[in-house]
Order: sequence, then structure tokens, then C-alpha cells
Amino acid sequence: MKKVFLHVDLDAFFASVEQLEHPEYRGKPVIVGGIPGDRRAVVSTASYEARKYGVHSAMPLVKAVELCPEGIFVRGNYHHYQEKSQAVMDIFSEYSPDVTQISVDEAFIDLTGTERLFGKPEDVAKKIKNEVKEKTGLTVSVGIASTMYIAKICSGLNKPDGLTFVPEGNEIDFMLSLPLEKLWGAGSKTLSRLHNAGLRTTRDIYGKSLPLLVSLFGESSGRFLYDAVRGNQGLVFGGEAKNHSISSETTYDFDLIERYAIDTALMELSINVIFRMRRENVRSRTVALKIRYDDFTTVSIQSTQERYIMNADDLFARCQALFTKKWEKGRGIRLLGVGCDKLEDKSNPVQKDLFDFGEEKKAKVEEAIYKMENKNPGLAVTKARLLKK
DNA sequence: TCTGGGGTCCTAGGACCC
DNA sequence: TCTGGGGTCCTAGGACCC
Repeated sequence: MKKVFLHVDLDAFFASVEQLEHPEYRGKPVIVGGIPGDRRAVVSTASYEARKYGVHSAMPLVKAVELCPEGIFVRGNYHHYQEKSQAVMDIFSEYSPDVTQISVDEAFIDLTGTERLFGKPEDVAKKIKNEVKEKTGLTVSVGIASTMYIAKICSGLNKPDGLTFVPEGNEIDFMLSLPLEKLWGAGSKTLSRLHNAGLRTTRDIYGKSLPLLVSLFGESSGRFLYDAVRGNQGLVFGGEAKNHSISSETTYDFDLIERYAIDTALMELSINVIFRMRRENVRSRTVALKIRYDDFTTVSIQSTQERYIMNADDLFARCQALFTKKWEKGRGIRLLGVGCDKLEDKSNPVQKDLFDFGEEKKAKVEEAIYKMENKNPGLAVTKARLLKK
């Protein structure tokens, strides 16, 4: 059966949502990510009006303010974007049972075998674009191809409000006409390695054998490059994950030096992670701690214990222990992160001796707090220590 | 211009075992 | 005596994505 995939990408998603909800923002440069004065923020999304000033994602906010002083700057409301995203994903599901969401603003839709029901892929794409526009006010860009990888690349070629189709049989020509920077999955490091190896185009890579690419770039990257220029690459990102994790990290406006402030920060991050684990009904035995110093050097340490992490205090204590091991006292810390790895589904049974029953009471208290907060989201019950500035 | 936050996957080295 | 080869698991760091 002929395979057909759509890749759909919401245009300047966060900024577009802001413009929808604030008519006075429409037609103006909107920058989501922070407001002037946020020292260490970066741009999350810039509206197309803002992009004309040279503002783009991942740019330090300070720079964006400089380039576009009259811009409308907002920190953004991610819960809200999530809801909008869900509304769009629901529309996709009307056209195929097989929708793979790979981030908040994009998804693959497998249209294989749906032609009799819904018509030609191009017509389906147009219908989806219209329906999204009508129901949510947002525009999307769509790529259509026989592989997910090519669909993903071509959805990005005619933004915004684009529709790009690579007909069957044209896959190789399409890939060989593509500048190297458009290879999804090859970032700046790989590009410079390719450059150093004398490979400047997708055609250069296409001309090399698999063993040669593997010897140059290693098993995984070599194979990736070999497949990618043939349009054969599977899902580079967003596939079914083997090892789930939940983490929370914060970059502080000013460096942390003192242990008390650090501990307060670790506790806050721990509470965050625990509550999200509870919401997702998962458990873990592995804690990961991340420290980024003021010069941006980043270190991490993790440990797996025999017992499951039972509650926020437990997680906090483990974080403190890891932190003490790794900390270079006196250096300014710009970021701290706490995470739990190797998440397991909590509904699966667990061996008794991997449970610490002494810690269960605290877990119950947290459970109650969690329920209270769910009932009344305005109420933030939290550790007294976190209430002080 | 001085670099967010939330993820996933890969690699290399060490420990440990047979 | 001065040294194998393979497998697996764990950890730290890094690349990449949106």
C-alpha cells in the first residue's frame, strides 16, 4: 500500500494564540518568552511581524528588546497553549486514527489507505487547514510525502500557511536538492563535522557508502546520515520513548551562592517534580541533579537507589546528598535542575521490600495537598519555607 | 547578543561477571 | 605471571529537537 503522511505545524504558535486573544496585538510584533527586564530569558516564539526585525526563537530576550523595542513582550501562558493545541489535535483525529503528536505545535497524520474515505491527500490537507482556521483561528503549514521524514522537512519550506507536496517517486530528487541545514536531526555540531569531512551537500553524503559514513561519524550518526539523504529516516524524535523522565529546572535571574538559598531552590524543584509524577501516576528510583555554573559549565549527577522515591521530602533529601557531592562551593550557580528517570507505571505491582512504609505517611499528606490544589487551583499549599521571598 | 525549559537518544568509560 | 574477550549495567556528558 502506498504510504502517505502529513506533517502539520502550527505557525508561530504561541505568538499566534496571543494575537487571537488580544486583538490589539494583531499585525504587531509579538514576542513570547519574557518581558523587558528579564535578565536571562530567551525568545520562545516571535510573531512573523517580529521576525522582520530579526527576532527569532532561542534569541536572548535582551537582544530581542534591542532589535525590536516597540515589540509586545509577554511571558506566555503555557497551560493555555496546551489547551489550544489539544483543540487542534482533536481536529487531526477526525481525518485519521493514526495521529502522532511530536510536540505542542506539530503532529504527523498517517493518511495511508484513507483516500477512498476522505479524498486525495492534498485535498485533505486543505480541508484540515480550513477547519483549523475556522475552529481555532490559527494557521498551519503542511507537508505531504511518502515518509514521515520528508513530510516533516517539507512542512517547513513554505511557512506560514504553507502546503508542500513531494509526489511519490520524487523523494530522492527532493532530498538531493535540499541544503544541508534542512536535514532534520543534524544540528550545528554535525554540520560542522560534515563540513570538515568535505561534505557540503546532501548529494555529497548520498555519494558515500554506509561503511564510510559509519567510520567517519560512528554507528548511529553514520547510519542516520545515510538514511536521511535517501528520505528513509524513520522518526528521529517523538517516537515511542523507552525511558521516560520528568524534570524541572530553573535559571535564576541572579546566581545562587549560599547553601540556604540553594536548598530552598532544590526543595521547590523537588515539590514540582513529585507533583507532576503524581499527576502522571508514575514512580521512580532514580534522581538526577543538574548544576549550571555562572560560566555556563554544566555538571550532572544521578543515582539509583533500591527504594522508590516516596514523597517530596524524600526526593529533596536525595537531591541534597547529590548536590553536596558535586558542588564546588563558591562558584555562582545560574541553574539548578531536578529530575526523576526510568519512570515506571505506578499501577504495576511492586515488591514489598522496595517500599519504605515509614515514608508512606508523608506521601499521604502530599496526596491530600495534591487533591486540595486540584479542587481549588488558586490555593497554593506549599512548604512554609517557600513562602518567604 | 551571553545563551529557557522539557524532553530523548547516543557514547565512552568503568564495574562486574563468566 | 602482568593479562582475554564478551556481555551488561551504570553514569556523565553531549547532541538534538521544539
